[in-house]
Amino acid sequence: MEIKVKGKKYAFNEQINGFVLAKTIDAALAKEAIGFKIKDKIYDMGEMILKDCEVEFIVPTSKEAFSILNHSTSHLMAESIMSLFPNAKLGFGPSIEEGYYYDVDFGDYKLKEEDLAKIEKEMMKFSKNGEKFIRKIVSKQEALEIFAADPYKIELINGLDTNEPISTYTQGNFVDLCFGTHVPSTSYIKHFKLLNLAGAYWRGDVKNKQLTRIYGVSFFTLEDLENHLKMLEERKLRDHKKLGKELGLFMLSDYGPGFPFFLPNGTILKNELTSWWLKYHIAHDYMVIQTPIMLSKELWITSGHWSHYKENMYTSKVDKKEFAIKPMNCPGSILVYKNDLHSYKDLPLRYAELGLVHRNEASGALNGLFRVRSFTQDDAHTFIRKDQLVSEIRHLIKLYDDIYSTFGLNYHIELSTRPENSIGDIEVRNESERILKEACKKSKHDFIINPGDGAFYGPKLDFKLKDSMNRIWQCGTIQLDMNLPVRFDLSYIDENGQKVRPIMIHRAVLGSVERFIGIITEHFGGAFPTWLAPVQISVLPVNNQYHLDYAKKLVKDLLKHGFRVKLDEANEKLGFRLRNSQINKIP
RNA sequence: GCCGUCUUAGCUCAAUUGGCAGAGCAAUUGAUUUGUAAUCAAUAGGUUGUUGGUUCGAUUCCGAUAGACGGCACCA
Repeated sequence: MEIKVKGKKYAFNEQINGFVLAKTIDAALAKEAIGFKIKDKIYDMGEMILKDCEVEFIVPTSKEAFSILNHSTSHLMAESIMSLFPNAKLGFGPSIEEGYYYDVDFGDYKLKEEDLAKIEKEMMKFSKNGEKFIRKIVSKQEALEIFAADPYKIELINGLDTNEPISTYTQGNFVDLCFGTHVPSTSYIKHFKLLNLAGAYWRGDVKNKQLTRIYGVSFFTLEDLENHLKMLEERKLRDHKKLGKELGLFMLSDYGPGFPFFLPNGTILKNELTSWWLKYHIAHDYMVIQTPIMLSKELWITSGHWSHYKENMYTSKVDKKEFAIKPMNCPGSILVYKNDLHSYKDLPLRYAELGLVHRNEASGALNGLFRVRSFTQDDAHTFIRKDQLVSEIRHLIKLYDDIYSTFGLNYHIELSTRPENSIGDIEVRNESERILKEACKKSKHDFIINPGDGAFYGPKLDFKLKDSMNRIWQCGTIQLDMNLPVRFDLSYIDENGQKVRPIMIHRAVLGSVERFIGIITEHFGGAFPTWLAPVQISVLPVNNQYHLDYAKKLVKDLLKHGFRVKLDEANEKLGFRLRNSQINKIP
């Protein structure tokens, strides 16, 4: 048998496993390697190599190493939990982007924050024991017997395809149902930390029991772990909720949970942002409109919101008739479109609106400015002819690039394609999906496809930005709509004098102005670019007795030139006032 | 909405086993007139989120409730 590693060939008379191969090459490699790869498939070091192939070893610096280590750490944690809480039942325990978690049912026991330290200690113990991770393929019947005590594992086993081999991993006295792969032994797991507790529904379904999820993270070196923990601390310092308070941007009150108040500084920021947005859109052939906050129930019945979105709408009575506060701006825009007769020559018609919408979000979903119950969408609704689809999408992608690059934001795009229950012209839909896909490919940004995840009324592109905690938030969106034009019987007159249905595009770039402010607050760490900074210049007279008059004149001049200036005439030393300006992040 | 944690002065935080609620910053007043990242001092500031209970006595223990935070679910 001939095995190729890093371009070199090694010959063997019999089948060998990863350990033997690594040892043949280099003793240090055998100690360091945690797995190997053949044609993108990852194996444990103990796996046999069956035939001629090319092997790549996975070492701590390999990109796959982190998730293998963290997955193994979740097993180590599960072992420790079962040792401390023998009655616990285990759910899922995967590795994730920033570590791993394990979902556990502790029965009647309520796991406390302090218990995490106990579990960590137990993990250390098992780590020192250096228990080998042993993979074993079992039959379904065997698996059901091994995990008889754990209803969650039983449910998983019963759900597995009978043709697929069922693999288990054993370390010490602990055995878990798992596809793998794992590090060779628990002694590889030394530098880890249990981070937090959370509740999570079994299999992500509200109808199921909620298990206790424990998040943790694991590294190959103490230094990496410490750096990661330090980074987590630094992220918290950039949290827009903290900066928003410190810089006087916004506040939240118990009198209106989820309804943010913009403070003087935040209002300047918001106004600067939106007036820039308006200028940009006017320059790009958008007509700016404003539609009412509240409209009658009939409109929402026609739009379909009443049946699909009622739970999230705030309602009230006007003249004994039921009204709803708008959760979206589209019906308003549509009424504007319908207010006139349109010629095919007039299209595309682009209506832009900074629309204040209200949605009754679940209380547990609220989060600073990221998830609120009242927010401003930087919305636009464009009505086009079929033949204008390509150029309109191109126009939009360019616009998104322009706007995001102004802030230097990183993002990725997600394309959601046609679901089963889609409506409208399939050809138009396929064509538009193709156009969207092409546009995504051309853009310099990462994009992924969510097959079948589009709305029933049309495909959509979502623009996702990351916050300082690495959480992903949807900001921009482009949605093609083949539904509302039908529901509202929209039309334009074509060159033959016939009524033709236009295609409608919903789009928002910032998404929610509030969320976007949250994102850029964290992105800039509160130190906004000068054009957005609430206070741009602070004037500090060295000595009030001699310099105050001149400072006042300077402030007046700067104000005249349109700068946002503050005079700091506090009776304090220069150093104190400089420090104040720095803390307030005045450019 | 669900699981968990938290809520003390405007802000950031203390307060042994239940025994007079405390500090720094900010504020106010006074002194200092300052040349590059916190000048000194004094004063004021509180029904400990709200509410019910246990107790001679509750910031502390128990219950209810509101809100925030970390997740989950949700985000047609």
